[in-house]
Amino acid sequence: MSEQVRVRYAPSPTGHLHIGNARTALFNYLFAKNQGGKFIVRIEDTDLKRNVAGGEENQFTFMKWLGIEWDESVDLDGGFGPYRQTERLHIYGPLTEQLIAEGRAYRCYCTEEELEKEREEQTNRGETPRYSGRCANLTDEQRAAFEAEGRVPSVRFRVPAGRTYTFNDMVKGQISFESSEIGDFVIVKKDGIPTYNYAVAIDDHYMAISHVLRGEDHISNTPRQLMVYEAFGWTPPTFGHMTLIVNENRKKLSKRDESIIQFIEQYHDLGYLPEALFNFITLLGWSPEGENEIYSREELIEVFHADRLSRSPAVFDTAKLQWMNSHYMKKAELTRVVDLALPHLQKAGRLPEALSEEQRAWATELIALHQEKLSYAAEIVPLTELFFRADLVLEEEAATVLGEEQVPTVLASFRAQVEAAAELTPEAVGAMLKAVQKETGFKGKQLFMPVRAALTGQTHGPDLNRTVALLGKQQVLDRLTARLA
RNA sequence: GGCCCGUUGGUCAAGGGGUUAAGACACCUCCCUUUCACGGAGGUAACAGGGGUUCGAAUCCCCUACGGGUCACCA
Repeated sequence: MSEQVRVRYAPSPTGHLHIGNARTALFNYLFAKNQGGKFIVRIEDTDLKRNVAGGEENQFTFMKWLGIEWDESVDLDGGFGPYRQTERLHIYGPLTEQLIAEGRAYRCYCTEEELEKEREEQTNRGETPRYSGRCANLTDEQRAAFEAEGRVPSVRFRVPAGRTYTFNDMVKGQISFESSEIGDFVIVKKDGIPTYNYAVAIDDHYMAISHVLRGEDHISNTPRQLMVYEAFGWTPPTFGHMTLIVNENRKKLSKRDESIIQFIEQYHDLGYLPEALFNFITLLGWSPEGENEIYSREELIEVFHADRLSRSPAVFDTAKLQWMNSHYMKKAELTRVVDLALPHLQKAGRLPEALSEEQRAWATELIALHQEKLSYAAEIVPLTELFFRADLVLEEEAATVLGEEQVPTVLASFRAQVEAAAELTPEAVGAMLKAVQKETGFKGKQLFMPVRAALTGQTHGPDLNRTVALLGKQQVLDRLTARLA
């Protein structure tokens, strides 16, 4: 009988849901669901100074939007709460006293300045900065003296000497660290709040976490956590360290990096589809078995196996994301695409906030015409610019086309057709172009390109009949006339 | 710098002793379309380098190079 799989995503509410964190959450979620286990979200808010208002809420909001569902968290008690570390302080305290009593930890009275100085000296000597252990063996008198001075202690973990800490990583294989490389580390800060490496081990233990899947930037934290497990006599979970997502320069995505859109919220705002993002992120550092790359959430849960996690970092490929989102866009219901795209046109001032029945129908047609061209909803604005401005921007290729000798003949004939028409529908435009062909003898590119270029200023674009119909009779006549003048 | 991890086309990646070294994105060509796009069919393009081990190495071992991560009273 194997233990139940329980995994967690443990963000600190210091910012909004980031693409890298989202991936960690996603993989934990997929792993849990694939294994029939539980996915827990725990808030690691022990850095009071860095907690950001709205950070926690943003995490939940956009996890939900992406389609990641949790089984236990601050809003859903599964009997392992509380799920915020600052609400678990009563758990850490007695454990710390126990460690101190056993001599596995000690109070450290060093000030920040003293430690800073120590580090600087070590660095200058070319050594790895590491706590010297100055307070490791204080006498009662020394301690009393510091206390009398009013110094507030932190608590440090006494790292065992001469030990090798080894763990079998789910993705990297066996990894070892020598305890001699690690200085005594702080487990409780001066403010009485535990540090990450300490709290994470305690919480994972009490929350019965079976597997810890996280970014590989945590590899070097693992031996410290192993020491904590050992000190308490607990069995550590299975660790798995996923590769990082890197930018085009192969550097860890930093939050200030402008080259890549980093926050899930931004993708939401640009009109990306959550299922596309979900699908795409999953393929960053993990690969399915077959050749298919398009998977629904349910399918991913089905096929997700942690042994296919990759060992080398993945560059975030925006072009592929756009392709994938566009793939999902094409398949999406038109009403959904309209709901996504329309607000962008309104925000850009192209359409009023309050739409008449007629305007809404026209906008729907406009969006439908561009649906297959849309990588994400916000693109509707630049894509449809030509429908909203009287002055045409003529692209170079279009200008070349308009220089061809048959152009005046074709355009004049087409203008006559349009003038005679009551209203422009795609079908009517099609018929007119046929008539123009009959009358002038020009067909194919020679026929369509001048019309397209004169009306849109471009040589590429969506279906011409529908484009012309959407432009409307007056606009079409104006543009043809301007061209022929 | 110490310690850890990594290195297959431009990018994501499969493959883990014998393969014509998959597939996807991007790019190019062609087909479809009386234009454009969508779609379809092809194409260009890769095992970081050097030593081993082996009949045989992209796959195993060692070294080098390069890249990354981490060295906080941040998480």
